[in-house]
Amino acid sequence: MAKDFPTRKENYSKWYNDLVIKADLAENSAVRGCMVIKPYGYSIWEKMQAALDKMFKDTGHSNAYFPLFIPKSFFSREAAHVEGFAKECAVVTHYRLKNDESGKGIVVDEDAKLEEELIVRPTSETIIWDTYKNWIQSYRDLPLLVNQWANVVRWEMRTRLFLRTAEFLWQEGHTAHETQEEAEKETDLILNVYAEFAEKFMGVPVLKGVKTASERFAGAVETYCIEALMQDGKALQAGTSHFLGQNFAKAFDVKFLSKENKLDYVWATSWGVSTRLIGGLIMAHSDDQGLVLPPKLAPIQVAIIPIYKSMEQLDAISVKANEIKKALEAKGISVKYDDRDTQKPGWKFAEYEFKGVPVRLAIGPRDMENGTIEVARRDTLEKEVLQIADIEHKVEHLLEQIQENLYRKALDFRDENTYRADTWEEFVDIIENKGGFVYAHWDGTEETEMAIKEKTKATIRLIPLNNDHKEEGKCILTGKPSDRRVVFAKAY
RNA sequence: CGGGGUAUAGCGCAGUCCGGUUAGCGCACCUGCUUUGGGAGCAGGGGGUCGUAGGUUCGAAUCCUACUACCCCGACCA
Repeated sequence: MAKDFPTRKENYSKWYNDLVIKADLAENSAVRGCMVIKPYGYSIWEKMQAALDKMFKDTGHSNAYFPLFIPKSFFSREAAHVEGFAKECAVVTHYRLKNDESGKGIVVDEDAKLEEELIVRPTSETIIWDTYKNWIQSYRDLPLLVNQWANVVRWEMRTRLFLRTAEFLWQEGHTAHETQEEAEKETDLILNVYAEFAEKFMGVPVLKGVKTASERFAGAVETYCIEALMQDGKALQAGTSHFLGQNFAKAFDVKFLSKENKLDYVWATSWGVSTRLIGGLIMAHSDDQGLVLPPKLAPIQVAIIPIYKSMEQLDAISVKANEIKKALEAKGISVKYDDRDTQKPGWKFAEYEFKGVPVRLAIGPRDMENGTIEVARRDTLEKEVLQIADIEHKVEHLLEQIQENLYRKALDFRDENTYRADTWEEFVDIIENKGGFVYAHWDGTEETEMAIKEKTKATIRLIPLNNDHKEEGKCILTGKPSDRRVVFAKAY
């Protein structure tokens, strides 16, 4: 079927990369570490944006936009924050070009050196908190619940389409609150929004938890996250929600006067998900035939392909196909009727398979005679010939089934690849030979965490939030006492 | 920034060791005919300053020098 296409087992990494390119989602650009997101890939992002944006607005948030450039001095105000991001910042030092005197083209005009360098935002906490200082005076200005859709730049050493690129698109929420309790509630609310989005829209089950100190966001008091499991047994951090305490309020001097006429620093949160989710979506569901998209995020939910010999046949089929298209669209289903005469049916079948279109309908002369239509579902690759009557209801139902089935399959996969390890030997065996999530005891120290990482490449993905894993035990490496299991995995 | 590798058509590569016709192959692209229920077949065609700069030579994709870019393995990371 698919030619020259490595399977997941042969080379997961190559499979992923080829898939992104063959499905026409994105490609590497001329700029090092940056990618071009192609129209089809971008429309998946738009679908994600629409769903998330609605969830943010339904929970009281508003959108705004802040500058791409951040004065260098803003960065040094919060100590942990600088340290966390300093090594990967793109810096603007000049504002003008000129013709080279020796005629070798355009060069930077050294006379146009900026007084203060500008950092291309790797995240916007600093510029936003500098702005919030002016927005917040009284408890009446709180809570301030703002989200921004933007691009950010982090100059990573090694990049990978969607999963890690020098520039990426994301949303970042930045909120300010009167009390610690309220800010913590916000952090929790957003974590649940992310988890719900991952499970209901992406069809990807996630674990919720809190990061260890070493994996915490630079400048945060606590970082909460959702983690998903990919088909190669590696974990992917899919979203983070940070409780920032009063760190940024203090660094940027953001105070408010309370009802009691008391001056106090505000409490903050920040949270984000990025185009990395597209990478996660691909790796969670796709197979050796190409992309598999959950109906709720598929730019095209149904593709209709005519099969014909003569133009007269095509005309007759088109009448029927357009009727079906209209009926489906009336139900809010996005349909592509592909009547291009430049490609043949087999070619189109393969193309929509690559692109992960959930349902494909094929209609030819045989169907026209029998009043039937061929329905193929992408997730199972099953085909059946159905009576054309009432096809819109059948397809609508099928889309729901596919959405459900993808989540079910991903959940089963995660369950099959989740282990408990009680000894070091067991732990190493699972990490090295099986992959997946491993629940194990940890003595709570950073030294042990680092030692385990060094020996096995596995990191603590999260400390579970619920109490299911609270139990007395002994650290798998040091044997010291531990009161709960944490989740280990190799990660992207 | 350390260690290894690569650079030839839009993409993937051969040719380089041992210099010598007009630089070649597969995919993709264009034209024509036959095809069309799972990526069609045949025939013809278009497309290259061989990464950049310099050197050796009668002659350089091929040898030498420098530079640049990219890829893989580490460190870093949503």
